[in-house]
Amino acid sequence: MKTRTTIKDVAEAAGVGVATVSRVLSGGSASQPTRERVLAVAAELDYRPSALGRNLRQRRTGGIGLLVPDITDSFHGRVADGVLACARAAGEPVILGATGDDAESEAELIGVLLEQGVERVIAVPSGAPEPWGPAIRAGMTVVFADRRVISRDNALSAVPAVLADERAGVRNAVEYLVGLGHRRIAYLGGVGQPQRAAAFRDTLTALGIAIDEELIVFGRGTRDSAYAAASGLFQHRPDLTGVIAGGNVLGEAAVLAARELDLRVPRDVSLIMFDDVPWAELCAPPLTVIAPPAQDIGYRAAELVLRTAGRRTRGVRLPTELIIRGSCGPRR
Amino acid sequence: MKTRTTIKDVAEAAGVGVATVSRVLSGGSASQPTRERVLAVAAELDYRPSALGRNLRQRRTGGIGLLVPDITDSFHGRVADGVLACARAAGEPVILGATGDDAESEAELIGVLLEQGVERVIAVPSGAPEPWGPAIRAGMTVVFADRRVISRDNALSAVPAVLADERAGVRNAVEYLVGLGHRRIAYLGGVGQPQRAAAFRDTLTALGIAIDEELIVFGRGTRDSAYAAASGLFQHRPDLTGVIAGGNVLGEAAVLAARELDLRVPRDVSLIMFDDVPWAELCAPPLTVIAPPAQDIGYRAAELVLRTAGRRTRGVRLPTELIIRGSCGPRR
DNA sequence: ATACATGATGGAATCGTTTCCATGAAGACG
DNA sequence: CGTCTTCATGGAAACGATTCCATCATGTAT
Repeated sequence: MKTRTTIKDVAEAAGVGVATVSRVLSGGSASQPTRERVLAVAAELDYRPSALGRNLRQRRTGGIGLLVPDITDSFHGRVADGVLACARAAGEPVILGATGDDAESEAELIGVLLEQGVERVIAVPSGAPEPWGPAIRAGMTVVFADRRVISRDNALSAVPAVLADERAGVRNAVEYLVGLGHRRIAYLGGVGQPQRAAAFRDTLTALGIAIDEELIVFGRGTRDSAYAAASGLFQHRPDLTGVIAGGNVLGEAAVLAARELDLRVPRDVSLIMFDDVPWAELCAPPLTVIAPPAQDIGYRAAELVLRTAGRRTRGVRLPTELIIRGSCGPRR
Repeated sequence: MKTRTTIKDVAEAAGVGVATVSRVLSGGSASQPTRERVLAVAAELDYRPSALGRNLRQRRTGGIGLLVPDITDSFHGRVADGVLACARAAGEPVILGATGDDAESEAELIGVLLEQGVERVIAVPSGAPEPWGPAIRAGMTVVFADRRVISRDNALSAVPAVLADERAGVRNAVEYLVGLGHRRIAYLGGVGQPQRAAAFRDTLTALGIAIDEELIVFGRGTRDSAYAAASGLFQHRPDLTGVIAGGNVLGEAAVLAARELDLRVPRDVSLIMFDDVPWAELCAPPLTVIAPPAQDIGYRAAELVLRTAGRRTRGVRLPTELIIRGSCGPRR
């Protein structure tokens, strides 16, 4: 394996010093003839500056770290896609890690990023504040996506977040169901998204409907746990007529559990899912969903992390869309 | 932002030379008392060796590059997940790029990896050989996943690949349909997976069924193109009784197109999809699928790229599984 | 007691880039 | 014509690790 061409080779071939080559290539000042000659030689030798040398000198790696709970999940896949799109435009590499929504894995992955000298991170955080201490202390630029970390630590609260407007999304969905006549509406949520459950409660209260705590249940992220929660809900409270699932895994569980228990959608129960996924349209009936702008969230987060080099920035809240398909009907 | 602690700090604090610290930390020889003291001091100062310095000195970056066509696609998401699992165990960062199945983007992303000094790459290649020239020349260790690149270039053909046994998978599916009495079976394929179409043809021939070229159609990756192909197929040849879709996007298109045209599955048409995705079970009826071991493919590819440092290795072919659900019935 | 092998140790070179600083040339102005 | 400013330029330091090599101490064999 032959050694790659370095800046020194270019300098020699062009008959100038390495400093001049560096300046020409990074847009510093240089005379027109020199600039042309250096560029010609660089092209001729197919020279690519090594990020290794640059990184060491500048004590940082250009890249962007991206931490998501599960890259297999459609929502996180779309977020990642948005990040990639933006990073690509900026020519920055993206280092991906999957935390499994586990604080310990998250901390470990942050450690890896720190070691690599990555100083810009986008994360869909697991929720625990502890892993982020080292990142903040090391001066990383962090942007949260889709979720934020709740903590008394000021530094952590100052981390900007790009979020979906969950409150409005959930409110719209609840209002829609209530408008159809439903009163016994359940919320099937996941841990790590307390905002959505809170919005659910608030909206019911605002509409003058008493909150029935039995109708608010949570799954623990895995498919099995989601299914158990959904199935338990339907069996325990056959009187409910509407369900809002707080994420695509929970929505999937609700569809399966309903089918298993021979509940017809939307005749027996109306169903709304938070998150629009390709299969929502394939379901029978097609699922009415609260669609968060997943890819936009990723893209905006990347913009934010690239632009806000050091200075503080406020987060962003992006609107969701209620997409009405066929899984909701009037109260039976 | 305070400067991070370097090996020099540790050396001073421990009263030894930097060389000794390096040796202790990377398992070289050192006396017991020195080793203990250095480790104690390193832990005390919370020292993490910077990958930047190491990479430069060793002229390579530890990480693994991962190039997939579309991280949003469930299959590629699962492949990525497998790679992440293995890389994580090895403590290696993963640099992700989405090529969009476009040779030019692929080449550009390979360029970024080269610049970063990444010398191990796992890719679900777009199919074009050109982008891989520079990678091979630079001495990168490449492993292909799920697909391979067909080329007269020996170096490229020598790249190991971790593949699903598509031939056996498609064969089983065709045999299953034929066993149910079907004779006019269509194949709905994507570009970039000629193996599957070939296996389809071969199996029909082996079973003594004439190949009807009109029943073999291709979509171009996007959802729209897949839908157009599926819809055209159903409209043009209403006499077909079975369809094999060569990927999850194509399967989705087939389900939608069939529904749009009021074709009942499986009464009017039997449907098998290559790739098992969460929604396959949610469909009405649940989809019978050829399930490739997506995550295993990623994991094995990562193992391969990590272990085969330089020397040649043969690829791996992993079995698929025909999962029979409810989308196939006897010929009408 | 001398010569030699062994093993621990630290100094210094090295990787490829950016950037500071000194130098020198050339133009501007009195 | 002399001085001052401006600009292009190249040498060298710096970044943080690894690793070669010389040194030194210790133990062993003759």
